[in-house]
Amino acid sequence: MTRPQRRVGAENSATRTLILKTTEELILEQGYGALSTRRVAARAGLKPSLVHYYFPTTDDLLLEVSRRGAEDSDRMIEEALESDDPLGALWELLIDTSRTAMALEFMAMANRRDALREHMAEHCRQMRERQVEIFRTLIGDRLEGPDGLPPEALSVVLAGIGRAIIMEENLGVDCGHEAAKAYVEQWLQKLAPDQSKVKNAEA
Amino acid sequence: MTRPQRRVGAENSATRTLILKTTEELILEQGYGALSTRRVAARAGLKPSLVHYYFPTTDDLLLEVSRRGAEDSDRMIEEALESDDPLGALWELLIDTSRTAMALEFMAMANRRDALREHMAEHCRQMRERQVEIFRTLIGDRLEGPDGLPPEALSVVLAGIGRAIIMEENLGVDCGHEAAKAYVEQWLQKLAPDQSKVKNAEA
Amino acid sequence: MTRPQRRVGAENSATRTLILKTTEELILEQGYGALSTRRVAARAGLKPSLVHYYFPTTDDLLLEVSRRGAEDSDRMIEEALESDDPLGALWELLIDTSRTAMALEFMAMANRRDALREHMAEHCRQMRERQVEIFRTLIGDRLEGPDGLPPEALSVVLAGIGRAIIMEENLGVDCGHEAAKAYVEQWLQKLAPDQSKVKNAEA
Amino acid sequence: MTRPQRRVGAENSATRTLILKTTEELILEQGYGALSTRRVAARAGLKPSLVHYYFPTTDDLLLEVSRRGAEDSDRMIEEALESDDPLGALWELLIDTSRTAMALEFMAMANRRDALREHMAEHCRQMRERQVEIFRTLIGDRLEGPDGLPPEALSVVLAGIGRAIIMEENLGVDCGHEAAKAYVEQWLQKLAPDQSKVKNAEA
DNA sequence: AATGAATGAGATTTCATTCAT
DNA sequence: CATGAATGAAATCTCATTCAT
Repeated sequence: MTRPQRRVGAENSATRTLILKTTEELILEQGYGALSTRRVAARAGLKPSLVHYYFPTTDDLLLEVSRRGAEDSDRMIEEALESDDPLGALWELLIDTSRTAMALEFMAMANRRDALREHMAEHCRQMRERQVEIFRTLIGDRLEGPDGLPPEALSVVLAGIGRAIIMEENLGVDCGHEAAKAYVEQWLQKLAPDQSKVKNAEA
Repeated sequence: MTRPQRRVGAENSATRTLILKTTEELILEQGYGALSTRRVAARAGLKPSLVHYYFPTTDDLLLEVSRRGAEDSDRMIEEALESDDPLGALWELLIDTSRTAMALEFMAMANRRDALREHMAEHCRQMRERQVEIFRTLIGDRLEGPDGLPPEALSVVLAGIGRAIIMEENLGVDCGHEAAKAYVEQWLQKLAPDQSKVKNAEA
Repeated sequence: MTRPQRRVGAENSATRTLILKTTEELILEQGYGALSTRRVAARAGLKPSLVHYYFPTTDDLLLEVSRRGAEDSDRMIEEALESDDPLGALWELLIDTSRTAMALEFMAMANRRDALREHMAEHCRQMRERQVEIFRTLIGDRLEGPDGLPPEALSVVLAGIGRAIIMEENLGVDCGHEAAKAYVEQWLQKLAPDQSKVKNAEA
Repeated sequence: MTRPQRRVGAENSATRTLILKTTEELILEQGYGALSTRRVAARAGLKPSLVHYYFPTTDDLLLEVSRRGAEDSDRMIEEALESDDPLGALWELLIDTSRTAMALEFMAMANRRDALREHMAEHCRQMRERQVEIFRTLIGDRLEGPDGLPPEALSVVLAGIGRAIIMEENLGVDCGHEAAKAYVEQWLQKLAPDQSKVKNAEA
């Protein structure tokens, strides 16, 4: 909930928003290795100094992009819960190309950027907790049992499969992806049969 | 199988090997964002020009590191097959911290480096094919069936879970990891009961 | 006596005074190389533009700090004359760490700032003149003679010794400082025996 | 005695020497505030990157200039001892405009540069020690006594007066300088009458 | 009286790469 | 084999200053 202290410029400044948007695009299209304040400026049609006016350091910029991404992510999860097929909607989020690709880039960046790593770790923990709650509610005790998959492990498994697919897509590899997705989807339906029946009935 | 055309210096030169080793260390310890030929040189106690003598461009260097990594990986997979518990040994490879972390760094690099991406994609496809063979041999038709997990999907799933765990470890997050690992291991034992019985008998 | 033409803002504005005080602190603590209007603003908790509102250019700011320092210095000299031991009190001023350190920083700055140099030179000359008057009054003809030290030379000598001690203190060197101070003090007492007797009698 | 570890380029490279010489000139002519690697390059007719090739950081450059200055200074002191009037020759060194001005600039720089400060402090201490030896030899016990000026204090006093004169010259002030110099010179002759007689006889 | 926005200049440093020896 | 020299490009960041409000 803490707002960035080093923020310069109004929260809603068009320029500020443009810089954040451009940064996201650049990272998504060319990878984080292509990111530089100069390039952000060039692409946004701004002077490099203006980028530094709004975000004194590159860390400030990335942290803010990360924060916004985290907020978006949180919001989308809650929206998914409103749908007829919450589990399916959550899974959709996990294999959403652009968002997951962005998350992967940030993982790589976190290696060298302490502030970023800390923020991402914190958000990762919060998200896992929230997902555990969600899985408990939606799936209940069907997960538990001697051979069961505890909800936090389910969260790890789904995130992992989603990310693998996105990463390999980036490479241009797709072998096994459709089959893996199909398996997961079928599995999720078995885990929460009631909701899926509702959805099917409507369709 | 194509050998690098631009390679200079004897294949087995100690200096050449030192450069490759140092590059790996640097990437592993500080992430690919910290990689530069200058830093490699400094860390190895060499002059920057010498690095370029062996590897004219950074791409040449990275490609060679990637090649060696791929060869190591292939070899380790074949070694795993020799063990009492091939499936378990394969899984161990997939959650081996340093190797998987390295693979993730290379995934990020591949974004901007065409030659690297091509090589990695090719190796990724080959590895999947080989794993499919392996799974067919070890698990056979227990995977197939109406709700079954085809071997190429199993490959995707296992790789994904392994990578997710390593990535989160990098962030300092470990919630759900043990449970996910335990689940996978138990699952693998169920898929290939015979080999695991052999192993259990020995233990 | 000339007032600054470019001054903006009320002479006694609290903000204005804060800026001047902060500038002094910054120079004293970190040396003039660390001075910038941005840093002054940051340290004072003000916006950079506000500093420029009061002092359009950095020269304006420094000139005003210099002026105030000169006024302080003049006042302190006159106060010293009121004491029982005027010569001793003057000497105390010359080895006062913070004031002399500041003067040294301004000497360095004057190199590149014409307006500042002119102001400092003028004040330096005035101060010398005043000290000559003072020494004539306090010491009289005891200074003159074939081997004598004319009062303007005494002023140079005392200032020099004081500054040397302060400069070396800044470096962390103190060898010879106490002995030099002791010698000067003893010397001053010999030059003006009457006033020192008065002081001793009181003690 | 320790040689710089980070030195790049041959000790006697013409380019290296040119950079050092240009740096000295720039500092002397415009003060340390005017120093930047860019400006050094421009004035020397070199590309900025070449300056950084020889001196990776500005600190490296300044440290080397400081080291050379210290060596020069040491050498000149020993040369002064060879003259007919060693004390006079030492005093000449202390009021040598360009060398003392440079020393003053470095004092100001030392404020913000730890490595530089440490080096200068060390050299300052060594120089004081050496001067103490010299004064003991040349002046002997004429300095001691109840009201005496110990040799280390003499060193402080002479250095201080010399510096004050140089600093004020920089400002364009000269009042009292000739008188102060004359007084010091006369005083030194009294302290070491024998050597000065020799000199006078020769003249 | 104060401030947000903007900018051009410049500083320091890093980098991959080339080339002559 | 190896290296010293050199370079152009880029990155990050700081700065003083201006201007409109």
